[in-house]
Amino acid sequence: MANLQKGRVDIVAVAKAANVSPSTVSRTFNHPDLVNPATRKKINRAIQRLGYIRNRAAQTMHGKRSGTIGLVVPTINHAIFAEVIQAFSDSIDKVGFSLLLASHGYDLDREYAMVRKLLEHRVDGVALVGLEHSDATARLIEQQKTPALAIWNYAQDSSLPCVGADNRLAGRLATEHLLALGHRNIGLIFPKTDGNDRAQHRLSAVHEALAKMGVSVPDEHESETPYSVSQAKQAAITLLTEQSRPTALLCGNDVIAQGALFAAQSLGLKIPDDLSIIGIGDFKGSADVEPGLTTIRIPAETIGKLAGERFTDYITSDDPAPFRICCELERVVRGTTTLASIGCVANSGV
Amino acid sequence: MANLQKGRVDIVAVAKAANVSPSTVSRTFNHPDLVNPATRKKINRAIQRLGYIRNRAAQTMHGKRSGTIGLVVPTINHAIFAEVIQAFSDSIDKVGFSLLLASHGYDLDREYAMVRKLLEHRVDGVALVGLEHSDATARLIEQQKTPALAIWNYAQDSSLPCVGADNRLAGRLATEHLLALGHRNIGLIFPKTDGNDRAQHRLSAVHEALAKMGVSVPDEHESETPYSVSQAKQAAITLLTEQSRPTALLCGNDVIAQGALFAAQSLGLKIPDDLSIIGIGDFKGSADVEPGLTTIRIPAETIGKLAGERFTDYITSDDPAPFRICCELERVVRGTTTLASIGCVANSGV
DNA sequence: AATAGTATTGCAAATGTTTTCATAAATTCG
DNA sequence: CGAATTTATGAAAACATTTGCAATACTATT
Repeated sequence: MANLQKGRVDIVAVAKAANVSPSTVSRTFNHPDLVNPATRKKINRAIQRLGYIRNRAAQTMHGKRSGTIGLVVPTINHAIFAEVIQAFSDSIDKVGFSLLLASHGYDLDREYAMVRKLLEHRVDGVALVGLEHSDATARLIEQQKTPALAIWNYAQDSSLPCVGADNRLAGRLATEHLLALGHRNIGLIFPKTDGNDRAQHRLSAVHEALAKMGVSVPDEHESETPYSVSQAKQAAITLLTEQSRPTALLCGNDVIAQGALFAAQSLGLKIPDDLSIIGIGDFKGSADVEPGLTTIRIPAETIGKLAGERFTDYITSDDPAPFRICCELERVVRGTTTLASIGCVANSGV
Repeated sequence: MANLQKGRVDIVAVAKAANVSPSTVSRTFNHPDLVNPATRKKINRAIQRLGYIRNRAAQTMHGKRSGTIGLVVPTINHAIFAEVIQAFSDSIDKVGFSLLLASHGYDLDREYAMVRKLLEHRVDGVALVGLEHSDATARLIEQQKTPALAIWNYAQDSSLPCVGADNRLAGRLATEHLLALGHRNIGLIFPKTDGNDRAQHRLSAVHEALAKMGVSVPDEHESETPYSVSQAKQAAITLLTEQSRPTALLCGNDVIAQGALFAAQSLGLKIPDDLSIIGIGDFKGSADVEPGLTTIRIPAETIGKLAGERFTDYITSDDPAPFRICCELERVVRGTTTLASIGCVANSGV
């Protein structure tokens, strides 16, 4: 039955089998309305019979779109980006695009290499995480005139179109929540900020908000940790066993906050009575730990979905209009934060 | 300085700028040893100056490899696959391949569609998760003679080359651990098994191991839940508030086990004294929850890395030899399991 | 110095599509 | 019924590369 071709079966093989010209076969795919329904049927039968699969590479070469979109993320491995990647992938898939995915491990030079690689594949567009990129990357994108998009971050004056959230605001909201609860002795655990404008913006906003209230953070209450639950846990243990323990911990993201939570639990601290913890992100799982993690929610799924929709629109549009979309943050209060109690304050300094 | 071309800059533009023929430029990329070092230098300068970027689509069309590998996973979103994807991506990147990623949400028909889509892009190979796929998918791969690989699962008689672990063994090991600790009243929480041979194999092995010891699981101690911490938590709460509570919970994967852990904690149960919990997978984070999750470790990173290496070898080899690699499982005993105590047994049935 | 290699380069064909233009057939209209 | 459209198809050029073959220039050998 199945007519197994040893040699490649291409559009002309189909044409021959259906007794038409290659042009007609091509048209059946690209402008079906221009070909007689009867002929179309004949052709479709031939396609079926031969097991023909269109060759996007050949299309691409002809100047048509490649049907691929490149996405370059710092890391795939961790909760944060997995969710955006999924949403972005689903979103572009709906309109027929495929996802070329690359990661650079927070190294902007590798990011450049990855973008270049994607450009070799003639992606129809390339999406990057964040707004901070090397000059070389910016130049590359500019020069090739490839549509580009920044996701995850929002800035009203971004050079690229963007879909994301305001990380400064996130930092401020988290700080204000702790401040409003009466905390004045606050510890900070953040990831490294170079090449990571998300963390950078959050942290600087935290400092500003703190300063505005006249609160300062002693050095030993400020800790830097890589992006992993276990390493954050270690860092938190160190910080929490300092001379004077803070009454609250503000963490650069939810992964770190989870690490801090586990650290506190392993030290026998009661959360939130002995220590309040707030994260940023609201990743999958943050709602489910015990107690539930208070956090500033960044709507990863919405960002990914919206980014996919708007970007494919942009790419396929005749006269594309640049856009900037700011996704709403939301303060999600769960069980890890509470009022800075007298007892708690008394507890510090021991 | 930068010679911004408005029109596309292609290999002939470079050739012109370097005063050589296009063939020579092409050779500079593909067989550098065949071209005079001096000429090569001239050409490289021209490439730099014009900002030329190779067009893989055109290469592909010529019959060369496309330099892309397709990976189709059930979901990107969750901890399990994120880790393999990362390792696989890094691994193939090292030898110059790019990753086309697609997900199907545990729907084998969508899997077929995704594979087809990747084939249109003329991927040099396609990697699938698991060994169970629709006939259509198998036929497609067979017919197109595209190298294919199954990752995550291992079976000595798999039809595709595979790199993965033995899920039956994983199920058995988990069961035996609980049994060895004296547990006889065991609850099971697993994901749905259709279109998911990992879960299927694990669950059937669990039942076999249990039966061998004459242990049976009453219906109300067997629960099915989607793949999410929060839903697993719900399911676990339901199961744990049954008439007779089991002394141990065996979970189909670590995400479910985490949900179960949080459920138990929210019910005020002491882990592991009141209830032992074991998972399968050892995902990122499993080591860090409090107490640490006992689990059967599936080495996701090793699988991804190895799969990438072997598959690219296979693809680039002149006479590829099929292979099957079984990655070792490891029992990781942490804090969520302990001996079935008298007290614990007495506690049940209440 | 003549011959036989060897190293370097160019020419042209080939790859699988899409699309413009032209042609032929069928339909509509007055 | 003939002219004017409309519909359906085919021929051929174009897209950006790679590579087999041929040509040329250079080097080594006797």
